[in-house]
Amino acid sequence: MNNLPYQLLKQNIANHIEFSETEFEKYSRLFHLKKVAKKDYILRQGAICKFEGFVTKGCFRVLTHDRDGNEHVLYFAIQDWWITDIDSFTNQIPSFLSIQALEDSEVLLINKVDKDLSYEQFPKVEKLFRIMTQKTIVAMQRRLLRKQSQTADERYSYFLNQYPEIANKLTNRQLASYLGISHEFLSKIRKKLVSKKQ
Amino acid sequence: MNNLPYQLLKQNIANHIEFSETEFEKYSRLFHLKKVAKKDYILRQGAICKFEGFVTKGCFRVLTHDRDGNEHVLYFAIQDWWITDIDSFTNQIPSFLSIQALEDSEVLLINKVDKDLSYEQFPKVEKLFRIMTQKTIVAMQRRLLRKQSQTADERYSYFLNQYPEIANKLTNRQLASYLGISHEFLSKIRKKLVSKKQ
DNA sequence: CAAAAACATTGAACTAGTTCAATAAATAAA
DNA sequence: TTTATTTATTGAACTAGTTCAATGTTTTTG
Repeated sequence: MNNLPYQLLKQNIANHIEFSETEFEKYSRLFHLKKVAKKDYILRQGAICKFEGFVTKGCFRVLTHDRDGNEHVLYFAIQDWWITDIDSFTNQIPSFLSIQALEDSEVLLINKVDKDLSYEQFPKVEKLFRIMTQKTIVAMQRRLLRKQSQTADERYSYFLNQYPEIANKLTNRQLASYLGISHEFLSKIRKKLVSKKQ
Repeated sequence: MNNLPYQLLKQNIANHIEFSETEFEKYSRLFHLKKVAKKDYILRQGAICKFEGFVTKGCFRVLTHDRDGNEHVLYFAIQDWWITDIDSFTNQIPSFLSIQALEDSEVLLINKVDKDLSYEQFPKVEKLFRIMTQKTIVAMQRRLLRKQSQTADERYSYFLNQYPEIANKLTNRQLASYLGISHEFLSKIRKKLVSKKQ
């Protein structure tokens, strides 16, 4: 397990807790690498989410379809991000979210049985995910408040600054869907910003 | 510790994990009841958050001020809700959020030292807060997607249905600030909905 | 209880963002 | 390499939501 994907996972965990070599060795054996082709869905809304995933390559979008059939992107996940439908995975109920690869990608997956096992066998993993979910809440709180208080072009500029590596993998339509605006309007924002800079 | 506030805390915890009588007895001793007068702030943006709180009576709003000085409500908390600035409390850094009582209220508080102690002494508490933060994420993801996909009057109706006990404690201005719209527009939405129903 | 302060309502003028349709450009597929 | 498909851009007409100002109502405070 000394290859790149597992090294990335090890590094990601090390950002939150201290894990001995042996502990990580055992823990990481619960994850299996999966290659996902561009455009493939690894989760479809309504299905039961069978995995929690750690992205090691490529890019995914996590989205939902509303009653009118419109897509809304919740977030994008590149290397070093986690993907799952928490509610569906934890409670094994139909998912609210879909997850699709935007390019050829790779992800380390853990299934429900092994996930539950990991909490029993490694008390530190409980802390790890408590800390990670806390950080996620903080990020989402701020994003929600930005949605309340900022205009579309402020949110667009913020995204470009904050996530340049993600931004350059996306089409305008995908980004517009994340920002919560129409792709036509995003096009107009881009035009305005370009003309301002020159 | 057999009085109402602690009973509420016990019940709240029981919704997530199983705690023996003795364990709860010891754990709950880390919390202290505080009465908060209407309009008082128990946390001000920029200060370091000294507590995590469990509301046992009354109502709080958790909000932030943007650069223009406008207030934006992140959420309201009545009996059975938790309040803190997670980032500020966990990392003891200046807070992004303010927390204010909207009426005379009561809250059970735990400080940082005791909170850290609780994770060491009670492994189950780690699980408790991992589960609670996961549920919070699910709720916030859905709220964010509603903000992307629904109009103001859909979000208003949703809130009234979902949180009637909270709604009837709020002024229009407070609710408008949570919905992310002007209070004048909320007033117009209410007018429209009333006329539709009759 | 009176005065002050905060709140709700309404209309008019405005602006941010949508929708639709047309055209050009880029990507993917055969 | 040609064709089909998706994507980006732009303009025009529209709509959801804002801002400002005026008026009346409720709540708070001295």
